Amino acid sequence: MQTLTRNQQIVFDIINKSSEPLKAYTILSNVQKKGIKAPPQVYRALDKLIEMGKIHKIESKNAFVACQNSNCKVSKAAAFSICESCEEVTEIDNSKISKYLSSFADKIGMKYKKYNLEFFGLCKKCK
Amino acid sequence: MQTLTRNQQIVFDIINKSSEPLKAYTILSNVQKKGIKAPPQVYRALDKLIEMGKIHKIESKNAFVACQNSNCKVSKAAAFSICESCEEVTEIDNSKISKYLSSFADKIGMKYKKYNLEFFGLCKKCK
DNA sequence: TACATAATGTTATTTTATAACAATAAACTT
DNA sequence: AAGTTTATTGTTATAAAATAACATTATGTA
Repeated sequence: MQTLTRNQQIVFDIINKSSEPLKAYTILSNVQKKGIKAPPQVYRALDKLIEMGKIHKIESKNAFVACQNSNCKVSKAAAFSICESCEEVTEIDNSKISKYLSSFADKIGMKYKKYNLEFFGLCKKCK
Repeated sequence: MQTLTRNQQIVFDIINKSSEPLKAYTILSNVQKKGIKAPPQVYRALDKLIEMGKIHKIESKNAFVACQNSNCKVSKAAAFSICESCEEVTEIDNSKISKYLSSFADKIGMKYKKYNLEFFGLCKKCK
């Protein structure tokens, strides 16, 4: 278990506390009181946290969430459901999807590394 | 089968001819000789083409590819394998994945609309 | 034709992300 | 502990991606 540097910890904490995906510049404005002043400081922390599997990027939203799934520490693979009405983003337990996709990778002759799945629709509440 | 407007056709043609995903500003610089001068013209065409299912956006690359899969006209769902070495992007036949994911949606109580899957690794040639 | 709707053209701006380089801090080596 | 290397941080400036806002032109249709 890797320990986080000062900036990484600050950025991780704010993402981890949030109930929704946060954008890089939202993070920036929330950590300026803690001494992080410029975008590169945030983006560098984000990059490292992604590498470690502590957070994921929701590509379709340019936003970041804490990993909800201990598997991701290893697999760096993530799947999200995104509600088009209330914008709720939930990380899906990816063990089955992972299994399915790695067998799929075998079949097409690809060496599997990771994947990102974003799944749009209406959540239980909104539908 | 919807017919394309002038700008939509110009933008679609250049994406369709390309062997790799194209970025919006690359498209722009390639269509300036055809009279498309500003980003909004390109982005508007891209938006419509995506709506129609004629192209897809590769979110992790901010780039656009023509749909290789006639299903997408309907489903607006797409899956791509992306080689981290040669950068080759291939659209995966998504009928099985689609089926799998819509049953998954049922299980978690979500109304399925579409998904985007990006699948990273090393392709046949590079591995 | 007259009206409504969709598509286009244009300028400016916002949002997202990185390049480049200087300064510190942490880890490693002898 | 002193010196060396490596990683992290701080800072300024800029690049890259996307959209807002509004004027204009084209297209469909009653």
